Amino acid sequence: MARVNGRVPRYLQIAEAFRERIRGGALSAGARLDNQRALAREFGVTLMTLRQALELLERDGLIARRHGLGTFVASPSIDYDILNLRTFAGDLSAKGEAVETRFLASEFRQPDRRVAQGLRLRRGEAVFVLDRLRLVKGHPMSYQRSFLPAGIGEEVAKADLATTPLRNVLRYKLGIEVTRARETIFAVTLRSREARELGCRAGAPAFRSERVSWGGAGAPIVYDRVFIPGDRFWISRELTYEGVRP
Amino acid sequence: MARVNGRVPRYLQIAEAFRERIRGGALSAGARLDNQRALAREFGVTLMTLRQALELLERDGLIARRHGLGTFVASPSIDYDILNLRTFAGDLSAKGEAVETRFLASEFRQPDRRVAQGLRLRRGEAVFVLDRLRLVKGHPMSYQRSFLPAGIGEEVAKADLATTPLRNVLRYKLGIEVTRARETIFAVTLRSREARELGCRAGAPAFRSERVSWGGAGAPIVYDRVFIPGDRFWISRELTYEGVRP
DNA sequence: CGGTGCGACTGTTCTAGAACTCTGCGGCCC
DNA sequence: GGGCCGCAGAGTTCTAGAACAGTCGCACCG
Repeated sequence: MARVNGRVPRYLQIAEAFRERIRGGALSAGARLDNQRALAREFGVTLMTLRQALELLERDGLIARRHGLGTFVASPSIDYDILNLRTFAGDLSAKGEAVETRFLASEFRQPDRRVAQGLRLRRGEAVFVLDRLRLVKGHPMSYQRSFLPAGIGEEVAKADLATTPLRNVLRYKLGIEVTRARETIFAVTLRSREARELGCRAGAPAFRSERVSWGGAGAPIVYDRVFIPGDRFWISRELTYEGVRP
Repeated sequence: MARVNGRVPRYLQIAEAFRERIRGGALSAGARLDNQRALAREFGVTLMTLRQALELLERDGLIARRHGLGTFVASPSIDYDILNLRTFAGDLSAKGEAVETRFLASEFRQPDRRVAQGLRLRRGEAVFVLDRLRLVKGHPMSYQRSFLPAGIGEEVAKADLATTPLRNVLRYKLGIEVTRARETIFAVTLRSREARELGCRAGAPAFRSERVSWGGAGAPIVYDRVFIPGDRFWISRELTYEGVRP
């Protein structure tokens, strides 16, 4: 939560305090919080500031505010809103959340049909497979398996993948900049391998995102396959119907 | 955008004004908005209120704010792609397939919390529930449950729902045109009721789409809850990384 | 010529209230 | 008994600033 430079805003501190209370059980699901004015007094802060904290918590799905009724602790499932699709399976950091990436494993292997086709590989060409877990505030958020063409993979394998983001390896070690991607999102149930890492039961519903990214030269760079449990994410978007008269 | 009862908050009006400017092209992708203080003056409102509007727009992915730099209209490649998806759970016919809609059942009932909130209903207000099955080439594609406010529902109930598409009932019998919608997509597993109708086993992975549609007058018209088995549909989209840097 | 500090500009956080709306409940009136 | 009304309590919207914090360019100094 700490900033690179300078103090932590009061409203973030307050939000964190509530997260602590909810995690620690001091506030259990369904409990009603004190009214906003009382909470503002308790934290020695204005109503506006307190509300800013509550807004954050609501957006994270930790609490629910009901006009005229009160503010309640939401059900325990942790939902992190992914809103504006942006990079669905990619940079959650855009939301301002600290995202930690845990390196799991890597190896060279034969790709499956889908990956081979996506990366435009010849038959028999191997790929470098990289398994990672992404965590937000310590909670596993997605299980990510990346496939790289062997040529690129060999260079990437030399880097310290436990500490360097793949994107930075590509950018600074290989000079490759991803400029375009195509992503397809499926609804699936988790198999035991992924479920175990994500802390779900096998068979739990999840999104599976498959993404091919291309570099400036037009060559496929990486194939990402990401699993995101259905209780942690959703896709939300705005639609307008103008000039689409049937 | 209008509330059932009472005025529309200023910050929502302002957000709508910006949506209009962006949709209409008055503000194109990458353009920098005036600084917040100037915009606040322009709308005759405080900085706080203006910021509330910007926050909304940012959450919807329409703009990006950068500390010390300014506020920019987000890149269209992403947002307009989202718009192009049109109705995820709606007109599959856009794919060029003949879609058949089978009427299952309808009744008046008390809505659950989510629906009540989406339609901005007061407590105790009933909704008209309409269950349908959509088939492509005779195969069930989605299970659709629509909720309409009682007032609209009473009119709709008089129509022959087995033969007339709901959209046409709204358009020609009630003169209601849907102009905007907000859709959220979850990953879930099917429960037996939906699974049976869709010809899946219970527990099969599926998308669940929840959508609120608003009419031209700004009032919520219909809440759709759609189940689409994961083996029959997917979301696919193109991403470009060109950033918002001016 | 190069760095470095400062200043202008921009978004961010926060104060201290006031007025408003929504919900539930209970009493009053028919 | 049933409906209406108003009140209390809770969340919501908004004002009018003040102070803080990134970002960038430019003038100044070495």
